Amino acid sequence: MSEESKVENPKAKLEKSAISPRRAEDFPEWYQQVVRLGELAENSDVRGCMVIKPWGYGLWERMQATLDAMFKATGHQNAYFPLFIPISYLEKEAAHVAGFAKECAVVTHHRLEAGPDGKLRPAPSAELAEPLVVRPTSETIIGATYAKWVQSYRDLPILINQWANVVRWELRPRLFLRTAEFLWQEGHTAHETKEEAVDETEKILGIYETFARDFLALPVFTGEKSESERFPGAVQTLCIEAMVQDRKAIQAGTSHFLGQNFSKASGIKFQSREGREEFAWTTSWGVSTRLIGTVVMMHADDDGLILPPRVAPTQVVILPITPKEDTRAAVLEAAEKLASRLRARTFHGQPLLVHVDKRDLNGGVKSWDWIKRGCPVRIELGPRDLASGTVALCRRDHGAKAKEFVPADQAVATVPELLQSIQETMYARALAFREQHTRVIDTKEEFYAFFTAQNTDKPEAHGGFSLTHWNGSAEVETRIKEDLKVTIRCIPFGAGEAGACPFSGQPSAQRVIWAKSY
RNA sequence: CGGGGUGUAGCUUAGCUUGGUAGAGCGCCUGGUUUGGGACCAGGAGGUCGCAGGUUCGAAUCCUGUCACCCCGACCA
Repeated sequence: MSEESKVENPKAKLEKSAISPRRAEDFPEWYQQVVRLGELAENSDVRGCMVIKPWGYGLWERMQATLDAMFKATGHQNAYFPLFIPISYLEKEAAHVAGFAKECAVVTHHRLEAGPDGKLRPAPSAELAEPLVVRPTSETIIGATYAKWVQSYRDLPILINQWANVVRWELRPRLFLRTAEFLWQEGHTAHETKEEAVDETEKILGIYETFARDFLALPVFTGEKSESERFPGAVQTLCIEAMVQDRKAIQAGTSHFLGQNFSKASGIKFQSREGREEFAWTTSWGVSTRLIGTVVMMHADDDGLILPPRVAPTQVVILPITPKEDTRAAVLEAAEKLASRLRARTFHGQPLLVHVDKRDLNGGVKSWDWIKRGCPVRIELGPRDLASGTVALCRRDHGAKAKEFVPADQAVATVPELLQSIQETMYARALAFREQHTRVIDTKEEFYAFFTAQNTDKPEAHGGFSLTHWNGSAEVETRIKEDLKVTIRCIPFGAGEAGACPFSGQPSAQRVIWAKSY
């Protein structure tokens, strides 16, 4: 090989990674490969709709269980509302229709029949008098229901959540980040007073922030959306916003104060303590399977997923090494015994989730499989360990080949601490990354330079979050969006230091967070 | 909806310009040797070349139509 070709191919010197391309080479393609090879999900035959595989669904179930407990601890109950919404319901709130009309799936018939060409078609005689929309969100159908439930201030508050699927006919689908159908939870509450509803909106945002930080190891900014980014029909949209590894922002959860917009549209009114007829104050809030995409883009590396221990479907996988037939039974038995001992231990008050992988596969293949799936801790147990009373411990947040031999008793004793350490390391890494790529910027020139790639043909990773003053006008937002594809991700709470907007020269109440976003 | 592109085995694809009845890699199955870091050897299964029509003795290949998907734009709580 010539010197020249060595220089041309610097990758040859790097150790092989499980995911190709690497993050630095092609981030979007890397993301797709991580999701696929990590067994989270795959594209289905239905355009824009994904199949969530057991490992991915297991992750979602763990997230659900945690959030569900948090909602219930704050007085909410689950219920379930229809998948279909009469078109006339959507029309009741003008801004809401405008926001969702372009991405609705519509049901127009209720029967199929064979057409002239022998193929099934909707029966012309079975056309619905009023078309039904597959819910893109449920404010209107739930509002119509609440209108029936509420007559007196004594009927309030209503604090309900539903776990459901929704459909938004996206033109550019991407696994977990933007799919035509996705799973989520949507909370819908109705209150007697504005203050109560605002408190609720903020309380839920607090839950989302806590969940993101403590369970998903995601540092998030919290704040309010500008008017142009607001939920259609909301008075105020609060959000948690994360920065993932390509330095773009992703909205990870939203909580909306809807004022009386939807209660007026749906007729949620009640007789007050003073005997007056009043409209309820409502909120809605949600997080979706997009959180899974966020976790992937935040934490995964060039060897695949790294799942936060607190939501991993399996926290510890035991890999029996069985090179010889005569020791095989003994190794498997020891592995099961070790699993039982570990399952008797707890992590944050819950039994450890331990799996013994007995599949008849080559040891290396099996190891890499769990690396790509992001299982936090791998324990190898082989014949040599039986003799020495040890096991080999590997933690996913360290290098793929890093391995530590420790006494089995010690492993059983320390795995919970190890999981906690991984959880904390993941958060610290994510936070350091965000801080490294968040800048306070006060001039237009620096702002434009920050968000412009040096190489326009193949843009390098650039930009991040910019904390920059803003005069509050939509015109400035529009111009910057057109120039740079950069938008205001949120107006952070409490940061009230006044200054000057570098784009207009006008006064600004505070800095806001700007970034490119998903 | 505008511009461009692609449809061949489960996946990635060669072959198409110049028509002669389909080849590879990965994956899968079987047997053997292996197994403490993505194994190797041998054998095997799997494709009416998106669909419909046309030209032709003969079409994956040429022509027409159609459907689907992908990319860029527009759109996107």
